[in-house]
Amino acid sequence: MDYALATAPTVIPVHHASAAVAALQIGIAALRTQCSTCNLRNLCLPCGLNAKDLDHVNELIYTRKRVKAGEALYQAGTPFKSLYAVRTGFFKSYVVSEDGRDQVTGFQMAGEIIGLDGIHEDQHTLNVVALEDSEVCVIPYVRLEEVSAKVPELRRQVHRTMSREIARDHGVMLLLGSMRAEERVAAFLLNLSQRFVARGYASSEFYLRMTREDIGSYLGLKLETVSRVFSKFREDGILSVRKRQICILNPDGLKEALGHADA
Amino acid sequence: MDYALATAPTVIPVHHASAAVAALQIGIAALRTQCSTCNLRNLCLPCGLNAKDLDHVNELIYTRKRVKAGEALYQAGTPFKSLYAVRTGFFKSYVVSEDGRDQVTGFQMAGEIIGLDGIHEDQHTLNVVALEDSEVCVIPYVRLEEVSAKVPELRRQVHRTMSREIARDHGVMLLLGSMRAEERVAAFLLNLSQRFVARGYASSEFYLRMTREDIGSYLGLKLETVSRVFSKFREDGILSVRKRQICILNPDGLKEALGHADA
DNA sequence: CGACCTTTTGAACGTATTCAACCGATGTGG
DNA sequence: CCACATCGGTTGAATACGTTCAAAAGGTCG
Repeated sequence: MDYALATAPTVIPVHHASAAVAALQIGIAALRTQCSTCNLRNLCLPCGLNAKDLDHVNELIYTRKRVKAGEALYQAGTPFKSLYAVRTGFFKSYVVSEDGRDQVTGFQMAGEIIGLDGIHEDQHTLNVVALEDSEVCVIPYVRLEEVSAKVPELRRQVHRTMSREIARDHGVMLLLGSMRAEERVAAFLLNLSQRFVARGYASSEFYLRMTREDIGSYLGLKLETVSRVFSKFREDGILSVRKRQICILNPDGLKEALGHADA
Repeated sequence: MDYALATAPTVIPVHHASAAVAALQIGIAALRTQCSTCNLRNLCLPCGLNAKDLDHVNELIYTRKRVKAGEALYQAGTPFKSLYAVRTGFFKSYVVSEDGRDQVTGFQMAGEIIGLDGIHEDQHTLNVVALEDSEVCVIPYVRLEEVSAKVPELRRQVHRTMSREIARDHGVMLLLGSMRAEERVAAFLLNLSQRFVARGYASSEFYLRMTREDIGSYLGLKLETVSRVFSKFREDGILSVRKRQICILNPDGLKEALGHADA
């Protein structure tokens, strides 16, 4: 894996509630970028907040950042300053072990929060790379601290976000620790499908942004094994696979493949 | 696995800073249970807080709870009310998949925080069982919310705790996703050793509280494989293994076994 | 068009699993 | 108190699953 040319991603100024002049300069388009009017608000950090609290969350977002496909959003070892909320695009995160092995720890899509790995040591422990041209909202951590000091519900929400990440990680451990190759791939596809549905896309047809190698790393398998499982599912009539274009022809079959080892 | 007879663990009242009368009733022993005088304070939630903030943390702890070996601290699906800080003893946490498979997600020892899995859905997603007679400090979550509202450093500390848990989980993913059996066992033992050292115990000699099956589940291996690796390390002069009594005879050898697959 | 990357597929191989037997310690009931 | 069941652990032999190595096809991009 050799992403991460790590040129500095583009920074875009964003409308701020208290910065009326800037708003006039940027115009209507910028207003759309506020959390209160963002169509991702029910998936993202502000999920579940009332209108008043939402205004406070607006104050969090100063800037957005474009990250081109293959570019790093951040790298392990760099100082932790901000969390990021994915607006558009697709990312992968991975750790690199001391002896140089990679492990993909997750794939992030619209509405998901990136950067929580950096809080505990004031520097990032993950590498995060865009798999397609992407855009994130930058949430400066000191700002988040300030605002959450006066907004209890935002505090809850941050906790929930971190707790959800922990629970997700436990799910991955279950997958890596106790599932066979076909089950892992089935779980992976069903998870992706669910997340696309939550974002208003079709449940059964989607485009994989990552390589077979990325999938394999995430699932603890070699890329050849991933490819073979895809082929097997195709032969079984469960999937249609054309390169990275996936169509789930038989969702129940896929769930069955996940269910029990000897299906 | 068939722990969790789940009788309600014993609840012990604890001295509270503002409850002087209770303090007199309980006496000196109870004073020791305050965070400010607890010998675990530098490993536990209050780690890094100054004296003033520490007083606030004292207010968090109303009660302690004894959990006997084999008993559950909590189970998946039960309502989330509190976090727990391990005072003494040893726990394992595990998820159970829909189709009934177990996956041990971690082992918790003195000073470590348990219960973060419950925040995001107001109910626990993990099962936590004591592997020996244990005692935890109960941290009511609503209390933590209140106190952290006025203590910024405590807020930071909670974030750090959760972030550290996330990073730990990534380490486990790396282990499960890319290491061979011997490496996994080596990593497991070195991790245990480190954590014992941090608590003032010997680095090279310790007693395993968990079965080979628990270790196997955690490491994504079968118990026979764990046993075989122990035997291999014994033959190589790296370990002395007598039942659950482990002695690391050659720490460098163990690190080497972790280092590269083809050692 | 050619170079490179991703993906697929086959065949041989190796690691961890499965199945089974056995040991020792612990605990129970006659 | 001893016989017997149970549980945790070790070890062996056969098996199965995923990996490794290799070749080739299809796509993309300069």
